[in-house]
Amino acid sequence: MSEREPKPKRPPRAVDVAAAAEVSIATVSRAFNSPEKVAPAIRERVLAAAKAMGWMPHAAGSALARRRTSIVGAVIPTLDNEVFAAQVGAMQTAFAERGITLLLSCFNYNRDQAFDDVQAMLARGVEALAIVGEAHRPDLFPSIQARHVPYVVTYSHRPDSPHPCVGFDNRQAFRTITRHLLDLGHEVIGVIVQPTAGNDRVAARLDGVRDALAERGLGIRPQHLCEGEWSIDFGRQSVRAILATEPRPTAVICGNDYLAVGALLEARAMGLAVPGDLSITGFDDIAISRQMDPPLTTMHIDNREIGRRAAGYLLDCLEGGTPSPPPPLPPLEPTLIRRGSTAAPAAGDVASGGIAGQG
Amino acid sequence: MSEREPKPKRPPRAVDVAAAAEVSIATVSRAFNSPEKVAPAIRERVLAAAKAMGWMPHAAGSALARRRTSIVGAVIPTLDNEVFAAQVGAMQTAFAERGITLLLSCFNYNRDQAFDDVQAMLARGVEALAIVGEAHRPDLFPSIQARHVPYVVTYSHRPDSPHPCVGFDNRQAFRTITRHLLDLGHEVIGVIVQPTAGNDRVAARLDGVRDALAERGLGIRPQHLCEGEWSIDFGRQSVRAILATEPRPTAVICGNDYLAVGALLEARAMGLAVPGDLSITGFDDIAISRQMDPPLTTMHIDNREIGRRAAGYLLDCLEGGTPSPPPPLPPLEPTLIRRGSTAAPAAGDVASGGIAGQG
DNA sequence: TTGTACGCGTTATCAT
DNA sequence: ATGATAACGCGTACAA
Repeated sequence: MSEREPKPKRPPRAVDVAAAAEVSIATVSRAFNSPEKVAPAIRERVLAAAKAMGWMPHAAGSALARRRTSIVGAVIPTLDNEVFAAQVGAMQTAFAERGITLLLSCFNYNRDQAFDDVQAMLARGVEALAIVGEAHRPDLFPSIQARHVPYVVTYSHRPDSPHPCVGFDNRQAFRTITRHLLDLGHEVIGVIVQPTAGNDRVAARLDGVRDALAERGLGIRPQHLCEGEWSIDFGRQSVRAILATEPRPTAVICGNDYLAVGALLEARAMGLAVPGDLSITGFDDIAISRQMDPPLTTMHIDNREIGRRAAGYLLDCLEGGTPSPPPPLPPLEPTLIRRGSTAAPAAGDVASGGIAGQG
Repeated sequence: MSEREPKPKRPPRAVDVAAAAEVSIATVSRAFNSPEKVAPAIRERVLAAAKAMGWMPHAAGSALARRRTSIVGAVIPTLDNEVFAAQVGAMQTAFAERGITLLLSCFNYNRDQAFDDVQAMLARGVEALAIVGEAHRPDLFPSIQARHVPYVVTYSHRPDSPHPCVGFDNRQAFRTITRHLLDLGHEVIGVIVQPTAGNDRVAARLDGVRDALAERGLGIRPQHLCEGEWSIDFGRQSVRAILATEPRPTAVICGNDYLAVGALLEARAMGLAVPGDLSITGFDDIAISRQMDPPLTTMHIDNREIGRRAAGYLLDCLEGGTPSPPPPLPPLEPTLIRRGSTAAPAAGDVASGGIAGQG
């Protein structure tokens, strides 16, 4: 056996660097965390030694001593929706700039999963949490508050929410888009939405549609409402179902762009003209929407901005220290993007739909 | 001042639970980590006390004592591409089942970013790493190996790669899809790809196209090759540019489905028939591809399976212990999905393209 | 079965 | 400016 290191298996520790640089372990720590407090010559020596043996402070020990983990968590339904992927991407970027690591949970619209994931995150010592939506298990937010962990609810912004939230008013947004169709002259309108159960955003959207319809004395007929998974395929089958009913809608409002893309594709496949025979609206303004033929009328949501604001708010909480009460967050303003998929209904259709009122 | 707890700010620790349950701190730990080693009655008492004060083992302390962090890292280019989002989602699920937390890095096709992210992950004590692609900074993999951290390269599978990888042979896959077009009778073929710089997968794909063309004595003419960001818009502008050249291609091969979707939409917008006037192929089989009109011929990649396999491999490394050399990983087989966007070229077009050979 | 005591790797306080 | 040393919160030999 030669003299060379028998098993360098174990990663180097601060003491090893200290020995190599012939300084104390405290100096090693300082050289990394407050370089200005150590003499340049020594600092160089330490840094060189560290680089030579590939040492870097181990986060676990560091977190313990510092009492800061520099970890925050993001809790979203799924990465399969471009909307949440964009939010997470923006948050990650914002946090990375401050040396904070983002922990991700995809709960797949399952409340228990979301709860468990949050507990795991708390155990990991997350210093803050961003959570999509507020329709969660009743014990979720209390479990976070009990630990005094700051949090935000994203993608939603009820005026009277008990939680700090960064997002927009889903209900108001759907009032806007519904009025757009009403102003064009539509009176019989179909609606395709995601499951409302356990999804506060979708419920709010549906309420918004009802609000706007009620203003004109109209309502949603049961046969004109389809509720199911947000997928292009569900959009397709739903529009087919809705168009088979009487009175036949001249427009369809979709709960998001995936559904609307499906509705648009299927309507065209059925030989219908869009918007001539049927107007279609979406929500979110995902990448594909403006590429469709005709391009989709939808509400644009700046999801990267939501991510940035959520991160900014949480960073304020962390850096502002405990005393300062978090500043209030203004809602984002979704903007109606009028594109080719909506227009006035054909004359005959309007007449036949004149008695669309339902309640 | 009443007698109630002055400042319960600090989260409870194991000692607090121990005191409440009137046991030692060791028993608290055991009650959570090896329940069978503690008497049922005591166990209940401990668990109850813990639940009452909302205690759970703090990961940092636990990691330090155990010398295991139960964290692994995933390094991908971006979440904006459905392909990587699916991989990450699958990995996260697989790891979560084993109580392992997934740390995510999106390096945005920036090698330095990838390197820095990996260093940060190593500092966090990741026990394993999954990394998309192998075209990284030359010091990336050595820095991982130096720490004896097991890793896999995903989304790629060169037969002679020095790294364990889970993916498919990009070159072979593009040979297949190119031959598909050649067999249909196409001889003048345009190519639209992502940037090859710093992206081994794309370079391999381009090589695959060249391989298949060369088999028939053909090549890619410079004016028929567009390289740029993978986006629907770049697909659109590229197909327009390519179709303005002579000889005019009868088919276009795209480096991924986003580009192909753009090419398809633009070709139709230009009034061309697809596949009548132009055949188009994609790659990945993203969700929108089969929805297009005509649906896109593409190669199907099971990205969730890639994620699962990568996770499975890394779990084997972790649980198998140090001695066992990791088992070899077979490549996945992408499958050609023939849909409506490809067909034989029109007779006239074939004739005019007879001299497509270039070298 | 339960308790004692030490170690995990780093940071921070306090001398020097 | 630098060094010694006590936390930080938990797991686990080892002893009882």
